[in-house]
Amino acid sequence: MADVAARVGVSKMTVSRALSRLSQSDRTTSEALRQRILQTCEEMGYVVDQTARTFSSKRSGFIAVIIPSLNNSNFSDTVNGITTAVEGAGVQVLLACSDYRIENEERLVRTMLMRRPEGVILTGGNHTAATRAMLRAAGVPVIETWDLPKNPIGHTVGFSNAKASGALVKYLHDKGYRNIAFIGGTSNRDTRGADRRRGYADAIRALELPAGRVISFGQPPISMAQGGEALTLLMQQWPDVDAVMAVSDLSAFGVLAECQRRGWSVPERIAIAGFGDFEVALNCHPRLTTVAIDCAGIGRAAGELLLRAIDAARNGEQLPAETVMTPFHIAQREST
Amino acid sequence: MADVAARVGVSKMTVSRALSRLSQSDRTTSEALRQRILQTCEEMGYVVDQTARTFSSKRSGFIAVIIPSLNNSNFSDTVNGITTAVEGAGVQVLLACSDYRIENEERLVRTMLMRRPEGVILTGGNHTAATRAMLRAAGVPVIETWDLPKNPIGHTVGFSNAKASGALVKYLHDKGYRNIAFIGGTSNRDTRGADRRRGYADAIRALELPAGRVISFGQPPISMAQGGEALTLLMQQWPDVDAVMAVSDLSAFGVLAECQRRGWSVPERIAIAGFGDFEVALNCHPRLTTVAIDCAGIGRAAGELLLRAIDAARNGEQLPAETVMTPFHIAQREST
DNA sequence: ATTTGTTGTGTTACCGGTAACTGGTGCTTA
DNA sequence: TAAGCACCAGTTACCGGTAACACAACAAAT
Repeated sequence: MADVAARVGVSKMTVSRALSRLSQSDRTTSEALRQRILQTCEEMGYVVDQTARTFSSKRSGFIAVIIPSLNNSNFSDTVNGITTAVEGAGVQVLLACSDYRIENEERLVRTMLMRRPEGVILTGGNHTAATRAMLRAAGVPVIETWDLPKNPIGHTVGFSNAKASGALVKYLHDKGYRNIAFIGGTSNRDTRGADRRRGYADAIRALELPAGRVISFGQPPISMAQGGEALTLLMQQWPDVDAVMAVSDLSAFGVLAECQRRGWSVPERIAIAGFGDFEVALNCHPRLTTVAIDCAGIGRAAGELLLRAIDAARNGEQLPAETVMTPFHIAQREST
Repeated sequence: MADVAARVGVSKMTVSRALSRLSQSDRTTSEALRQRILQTCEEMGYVVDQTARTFSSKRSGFIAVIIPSLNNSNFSDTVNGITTAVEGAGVQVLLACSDYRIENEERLVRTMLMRRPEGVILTGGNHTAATRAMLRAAGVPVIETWDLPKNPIGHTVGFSNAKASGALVKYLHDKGYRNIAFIGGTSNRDTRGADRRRGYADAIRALELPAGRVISFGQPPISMAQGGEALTLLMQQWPDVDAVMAVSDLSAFGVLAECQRRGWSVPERIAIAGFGDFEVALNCHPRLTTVAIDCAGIGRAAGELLLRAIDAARNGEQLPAETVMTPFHIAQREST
């Protein structure tokens, strides 16, 4: 930068101002001079060193985003939403993935915080005590997504997985199904899955339908194969089941494929519903009824909220904790 | 750090050494003192500032990884492989996604380089001239994956998409299919897709099979829905087709679903093969024959190679360009 | 006994930007 | 005419670590 300054015949500071003129109300250089500086930078192949800039200005220009799994279109849609929302503001997204383990999340948050992110977006409301402590100590704006945690760390952008699941039960009930089963993971590692199971159980009880028809299998991420296996277990235990809802479209698709192997027609022999509105649910045959989530909308809302929080933080203020509820709806298709 | 040093009664430098004792042959502190320093850091809630460390030491401790799409299990498997390979070495992965556009890739490389990554991993061998120039100017080790570019920037970890595609044609030919069609994207934005189409065409010519049965549709990423539409177009133009291979499992699955809608049995009425061995190919009914790629293996090989290159770079050396060929095989299933 | 080497620690000088302040210009306003 | 203000550019002092070197203490080699 000093070289550029010398070549243009101004001070380093002037070059710095010409290059960093973002949305600041700071004094800026004259436009003519600025163009001359930009051109000289181009000629000399100079690009600012973001590290030095971060070091000096205390603004890292990035936010940390932690999702449970890369290979899940719901979460990647959310990440795309976040990216869309923040890229105009010159903020970069630094993505990491916890594999559905809060201990991994803790490790990731620790390494992220060493790089001084301006904000953090987490998935869900289930975190280790250490994670919470670190985030609080760092004083960084935090948003939890995809859930409505009871004790939010900071802001929240999400929906009630339990309510969405309950809505699906009511839909199936309205359709005339009475023996409705639920397929999901065993663990409480995936708290969203657990919430969906809880919402299912509550709705079954409220509607006074036969209860207890729940098959639990392995650890998240729940796979297609597990869905198929779960159907087998389910029919052994409760042969009267006339509708299955799964914790996600992937396992619902596994159920569908198993039905096809058995030569069962869907929804006549058994109805199937999923959760998440994945691509496969819309393109298999018959198409799967599912709970459609506005994944990208969650991301955009989180991104925009975080930008406001960051802006407040830069001005030494703190945005009061906000909660953004995102919509969901039942996508009715041929499988029910 | 100065506070910690004062509390322990040593100099800042000693604390720095105690905390950064990586694999250096640098002088280290005595073990007893080191423990005392670590404990004091813990007590005081001190964590090193990675930005300052980067700024001073010229080692950012991260690598940039650019993939075309987040929402693609092949690429996320590769990312997981990279992460597995490098996390032991204290190197973080900074992930970004180009949406299959080399102009986006250029922008991403530019912002990444501002943060001084120690290495860069790209997908494919198709890049803008500016991207190549920047990477060369930065003097950072580069690995291109998922392809075998003609003019590699640095190292390469991948396989021949054309050969893999050709192997699939031969497999279908051995199975007795003669009118083999190919479904893929139009654009050359996805060079791997184009390579697969080329491999198909070459193999068809070599086997003297009826040529030209190619349906091209929209831009990548190719979707399931497009596969279904492509089948309709295909049957209009070439009703004699007895086998379809698709540029990816997702579009192959779209073809399968369309067959199910038409009540066509697979593979009797028409055989279907995909590419990539996605989860859906193994779990649909009938299961899809596909080209299985060692996605995670690509990632691990790239990560390990990059670590060696980074190590060399830190010692002022430069690793001669290497090419790692990764395996693939035809996963034979019921759809063919 | 002197030289040489090894080990652990301290000193100094940066790394490359930006915040905060200073100061000079030209224009407006009392 | 002088004060007040907006505008633009320069000066200075850091930000929080680490590289490079210096140096003291002690052990091993000559």
